[in-house]
Amino acid sequence: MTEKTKSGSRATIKHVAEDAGVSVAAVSKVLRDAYGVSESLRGKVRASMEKLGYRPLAAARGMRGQTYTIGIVLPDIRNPFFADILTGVNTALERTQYRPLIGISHSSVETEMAMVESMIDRQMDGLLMIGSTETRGNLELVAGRKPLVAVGHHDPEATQFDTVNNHDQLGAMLVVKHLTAGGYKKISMLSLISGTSTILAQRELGYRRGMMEAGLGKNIKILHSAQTLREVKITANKMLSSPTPPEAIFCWTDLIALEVISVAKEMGMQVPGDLAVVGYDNTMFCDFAQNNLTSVDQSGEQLGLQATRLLIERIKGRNAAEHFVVTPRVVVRQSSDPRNSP
Amino acid sequence: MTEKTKSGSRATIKHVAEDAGVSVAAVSKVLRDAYGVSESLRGKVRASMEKLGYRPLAAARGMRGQTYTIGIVLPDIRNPFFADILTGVNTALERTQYRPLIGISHSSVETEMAMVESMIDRQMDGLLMIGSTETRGNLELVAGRKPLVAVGHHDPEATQFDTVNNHDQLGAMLVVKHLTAGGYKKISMLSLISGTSTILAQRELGYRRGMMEAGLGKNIKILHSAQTLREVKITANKMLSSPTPPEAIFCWTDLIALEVISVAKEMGMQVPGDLAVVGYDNTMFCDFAQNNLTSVDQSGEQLGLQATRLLIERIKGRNAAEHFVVTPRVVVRQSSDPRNSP
DNA sequence: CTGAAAGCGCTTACAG
DNA sequence: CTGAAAGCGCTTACAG
Repeated sequence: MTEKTKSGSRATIKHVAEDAGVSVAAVSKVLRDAYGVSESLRGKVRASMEKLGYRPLAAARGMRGQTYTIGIVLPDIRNPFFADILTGVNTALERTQYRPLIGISHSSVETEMAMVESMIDRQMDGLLMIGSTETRGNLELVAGRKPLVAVGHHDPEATQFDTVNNHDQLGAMLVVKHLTAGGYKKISMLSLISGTSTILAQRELGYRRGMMEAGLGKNIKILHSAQTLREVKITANKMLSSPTPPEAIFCWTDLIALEVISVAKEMGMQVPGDLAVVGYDNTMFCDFAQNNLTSVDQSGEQLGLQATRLLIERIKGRNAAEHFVVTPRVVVRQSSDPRNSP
Repeated sequence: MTEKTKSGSRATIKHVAEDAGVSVAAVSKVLRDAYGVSESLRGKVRASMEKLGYRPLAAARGMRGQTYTIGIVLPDIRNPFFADILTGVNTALERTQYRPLIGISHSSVETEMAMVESMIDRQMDGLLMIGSTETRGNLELVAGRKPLVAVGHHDPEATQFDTVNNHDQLGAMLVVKHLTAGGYKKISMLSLISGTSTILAQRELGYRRGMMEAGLGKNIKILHSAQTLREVKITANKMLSSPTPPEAIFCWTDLIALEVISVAKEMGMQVPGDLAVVGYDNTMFCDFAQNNLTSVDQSGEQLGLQATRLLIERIKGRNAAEHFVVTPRVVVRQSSDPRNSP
């Protein structure tokens, strides 16, 4: 608004340098809080920056150094669980120069790796991949180019990137334990079609182990459905109208559990009277009285917070891999009320 | 992987030029599909790009030209309606070089304008602001610096930016018409605390007009609540436990309507037996049997698609403002079933 | 149609 | 502690 009119619009580091009567190198140092600048110089520069309304151009910074941008790859914006993770990310980013930018990978435009490429093209300083279904090989390829933290992806042996998870196997076991304690025996699991999700693999394993340990090995039954509303409906319908329907269904995520409740109601069934339903993630919808959904809390906010901290550490140079795991707990609500068990 | 090993990692335009035996200027032209390059040169360059696995660095392109990135400012990731809009955005972006990057503005890190600044720093070619509550003055400030399209923000007189909306006033009137046709008379509205949302202003106006036209002016009652689950609960509770409770509540968005249903159920009320509830946006949750929520469909996908088209036109040079409006329609479900009306 | 050169706004060694 | 100069990977007039 003032002397930056020279170039027409935006104040640059050069304008600041002129205004403060110092070199551009000096301004750059103040900008990065680099060492080796006197207090008086720093003061002059800061004053000029303020006066000119100067803001560094991330793209230009990125040409030599950092852009102070972290890319978050989300598989699906509809699953409310991701909002919890993002809350944690934002908390971790407060008071830092870093800003998060989100890309949705399961959209029609981009696959997960295409989204990653696109983010690397845009000079992200680091990447947070959420619920990735990529192979270790692909993730290592990514990690070789940018600091990477995977949230919701199990690979405790990975050396090139960090992982942040809840203990999914345990979570699933706790669900089975909760249900059997309530008298349920015919417990099925509704999972997702995916050959590569380590999250699902762990939850399925936990379910199997839980059933075995309860002496219900013969009742193990896992159905797989695609992500879409339509597919889930069809699968749930198939389960519930089979000659030997389950007494309880454990769903891999809350959103699916809500759909199962819906299908059950449409079929005239009572939840939990005729069918118990349990979800995973303990998202805000579980609390609504019309759902009242028992679920597994994995502290999405904690996961997001830790992952972001780890990512910034990596950006700043850490190389040794870290693998963070939180302990999940079952939050019991009416949808699996034992008083109504068969 | 091949000869780009020179610089250590990423192939640049220079490597491509060397490999193809042409100038960097020529490569740049091929990249931008600019005119004035022979077919043979184009062929050679494309072959080299492929061979070297070349990808242009968006940040570097942005220093002189475009970054082919559009920034989407979302106020809230929890509202499922935004997913519908994003679906439309993705459809519009297919087969283009542009990629969408999303920022959440109502997070703790950024306000809406701060998010916009941050996106401008990161050289977005254009901005899509969704459900903005900024003043026209602020939006014009933004539009003066980057092409801007506002979705879910009414300002039909704006000349500096485009708007894309459904006819919110009409939508609200249709809701009142639907409810009164079902015999409901004591119809309240649950809105959001916001002095600046034009969307809310229009919906509230439509509600008022609808009530007046139905001769129910004396029953007009609008309550305002903050966005949080907690606040909505408190407000809904207040409404329902008043000495003269409403027979029907029209909520400004589905998410709030779901919370109202929850509160009603917790109070032992039947929906729609004791209370009719209507939402807005017709998101996927309306269809679930446990909600069965009547809502207003404003074709989020269409809005996203149109907005993105308009934005790309603006990026390519259009200056005259366009204001796109779709007609909403009420999708009737059980939550406002007239058979149960009082 | 093709290319050499300047420049976008920063950071990074390197001198002083 | 401070600054001059080179350079990051592109695009943009401008010559040829």
